[in-house]
Amino acid sequence: MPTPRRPHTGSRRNEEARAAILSAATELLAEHGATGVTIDRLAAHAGVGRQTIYRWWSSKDAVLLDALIHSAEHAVAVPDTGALRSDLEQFLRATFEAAALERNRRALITAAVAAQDDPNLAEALDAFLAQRRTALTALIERAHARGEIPATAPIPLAVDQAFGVLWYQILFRPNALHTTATDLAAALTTQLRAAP
Amino acid sequence: MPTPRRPHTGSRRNEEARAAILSAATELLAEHGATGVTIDRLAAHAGVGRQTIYRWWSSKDAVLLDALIHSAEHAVAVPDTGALRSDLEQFLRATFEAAALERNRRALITAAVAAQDDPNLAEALDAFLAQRRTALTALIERAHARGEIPATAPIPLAVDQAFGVLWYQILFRPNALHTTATDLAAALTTQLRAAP
Amino acid sequence: MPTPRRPHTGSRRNEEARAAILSAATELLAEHGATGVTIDRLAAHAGVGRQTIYRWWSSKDAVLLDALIHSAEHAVAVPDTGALRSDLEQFLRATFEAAALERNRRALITAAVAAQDDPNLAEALDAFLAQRRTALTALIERAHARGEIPATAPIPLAVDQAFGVLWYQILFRPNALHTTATDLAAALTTQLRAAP
Amino acid sequence: MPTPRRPHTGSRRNEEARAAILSAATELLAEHGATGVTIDRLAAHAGVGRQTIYRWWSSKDAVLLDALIHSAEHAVAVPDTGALRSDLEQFLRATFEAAALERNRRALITAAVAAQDDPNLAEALDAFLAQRRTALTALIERAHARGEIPATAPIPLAVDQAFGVLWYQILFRPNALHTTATDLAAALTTQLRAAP
DNA sequence: CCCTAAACGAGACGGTACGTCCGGTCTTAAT
DNA sequence: ATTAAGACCGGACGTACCGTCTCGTTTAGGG
Repeated sequence: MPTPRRPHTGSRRNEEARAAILSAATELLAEHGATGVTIDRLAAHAGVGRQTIYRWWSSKDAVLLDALIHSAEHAVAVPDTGALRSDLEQFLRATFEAAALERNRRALITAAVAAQDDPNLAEALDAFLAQRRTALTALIERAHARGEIPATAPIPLAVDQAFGVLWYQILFRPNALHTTATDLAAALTTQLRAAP
Repeated sequence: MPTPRRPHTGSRRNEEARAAILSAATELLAEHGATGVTIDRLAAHAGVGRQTIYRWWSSKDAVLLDALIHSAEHAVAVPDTGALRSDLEQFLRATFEAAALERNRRALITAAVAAQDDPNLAEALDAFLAQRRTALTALIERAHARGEIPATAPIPLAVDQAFGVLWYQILFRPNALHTTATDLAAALTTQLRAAP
Repeated sequence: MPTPRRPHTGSRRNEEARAAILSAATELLAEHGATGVTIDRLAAHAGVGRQTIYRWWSSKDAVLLDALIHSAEHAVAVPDTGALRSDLEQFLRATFEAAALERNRRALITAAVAAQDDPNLAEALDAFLAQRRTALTALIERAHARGEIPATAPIPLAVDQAFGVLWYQILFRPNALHTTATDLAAALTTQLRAAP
Repeated sequence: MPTPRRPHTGSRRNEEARAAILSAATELLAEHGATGVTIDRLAAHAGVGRQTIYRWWSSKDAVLLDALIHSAEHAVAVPDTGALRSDLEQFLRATFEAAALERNRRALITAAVAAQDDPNLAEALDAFLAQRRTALTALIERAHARGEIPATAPIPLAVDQAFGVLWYQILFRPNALHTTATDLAAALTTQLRAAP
């Protein structure tokens, strides 16, 4: 569904074009997968000249990463139920559900791969991941503040385990994404509480 | 270091060429990253005609996956120290150390991505991953048999956690691969023992 | 040498900008050749906005043709020595010398090519060429009026020969432009006098 | 009329592809003019990959020049009637008629322009022009050998005049190409015979 | 001992996508 | 109303790879 023409805004960046590009990126990614998104298709679908993409992003992958980050911005809220296990469960369910959406899953993989070769993208992706890590860390630290888990509990490692299972399943077991969150919340709660 | 010429073996497959291709794949992957491995470079580096690659593999990614699997063949032995924690620690240390090698890390990532789009590769990679999962599962189940952990311990999930952390760090924190195994072994031991 | 900034003249056309554009066109043409003149460079070199060029000319080629015509305005005077051969020699020497200047040569070629595809430019260039033809024709006709050449002398064809040699050498033998005029004057004089 | 598929000839150059490209170049030039020939169209029209063009020619202009030269190879024969004037007339008529064909005219102009910026093309075009000049020079020198014209006759200049008129009319008076040759032959004959 | 069939190195081929460059249009904010 | 600035759409360019095809050569192994 190629976007219709829009007026452009003179010597200032055209925000409509920007939005059209990002949303075209998301749509094409969902529709054709990472391989199927080409700059030409992206430009045509957004109703935009190719140069307009390169003027603001350094590569196709940069657009896709940007699209991912913007789409995930309003994604997962940090719950506060007063108990670690239910907090964890809500957070992880929302996270795993979001990742289970095919377009998100593809965008995440694409971004992860792109970041391997491009330091700028690596930095941007790192910021994105750090934000998610920070959220989960804060959630667990509240449990610590409540005295629910001992001071020795290895919180950063638990965070790695949570996101590790997430990415492992994103990559290799997408169908499991719908069912893992609850068990994982339980297991991590057990682990943190039982820290020596 | 382009491979020197070799005689070919008439109407039978030339095993030297096969080996040269696989080792060229590994070298190029370590040297230039996934993006930098092209069929042309691969063929030139192995001192091989391009068609010789396509005669035996279906695509570039298939070669890389094959190279990965062969390089991992002599991989991690399953230890048996009589205690879950030390078994886990040895297994994970060996695993994480192997993944920390740049050439392995890149090969793993490349294979994981390639498997997203190609069912044949997905199957081959799955077999590879399943082998590792089976090894770790067996290790943990011995602890169960010894009565070291309760029957309710979620073994498959613990396996996911272990390999999840591994892949998460492969993708996003390669420098952490050297330091995580011990802590992870401890955390998982705690978790499994404390299962309700 | 980018033109320094100048104040603009409000709602009246800025003649300084016009002059800056034409002279930038000439300079860039001399410096980089026809291919090297782009609207961007032209505007930057003249210290002018791009639209200012398009407001007053229909295309890049129109600017270049305009520049050519203006630079040729003070061109070759028609001599009157009383003898065909010396008149011809003076006229042709001045003409060939002017064409031998690299900036003029390139401007002429550029204009000739541009006129192939654009009727408006063709018309403008035709007017320019016709002026030169008229001058030379008048020069020869004076010789006819003096009885120096017979009535049967093919004057228009001689004019074609003179400008033909000029353009042939502009295109293919620029180094010859400095040496041909005298001999050509002699040859044409011979030819015209000997007409049956 | 895109050329149908053809087998290609392995690791040796495919002559059919070469011929298809050259003939597509000629056709497109005649049909769309120099501006309308793009590498994409050329490749599509010849049923050829784009790289196949770049493998053998350095640029679009090089293809067009090559096409021109090949099409002109069998063009104008050198007549030998035993008299300068009729020899000249036949040669020039054939030459001017060939140039009057729109596709040849456009090819010649395109080649002339391309040669301005590319030394390799300039060399190739020079060789082409030199061949034509040599033919005409030989024709005139036969008249000298027969004693038909004096030793002082400026033969190279006469050759310049002939081709000068040709190119002048190619550029600016294409309609005159059909009518000039006879008069030009007469004028040059007069001029050469009357040399002092 | 020769003859055939397969595998080999080489590299041209048809294609697809890339990222750059430029032409000509449009809008803004300043003069 | 004109200017400098510069973003915009469109589209050609030349490069890099992919996977296929063909060539001429080499070798093993069956007749």
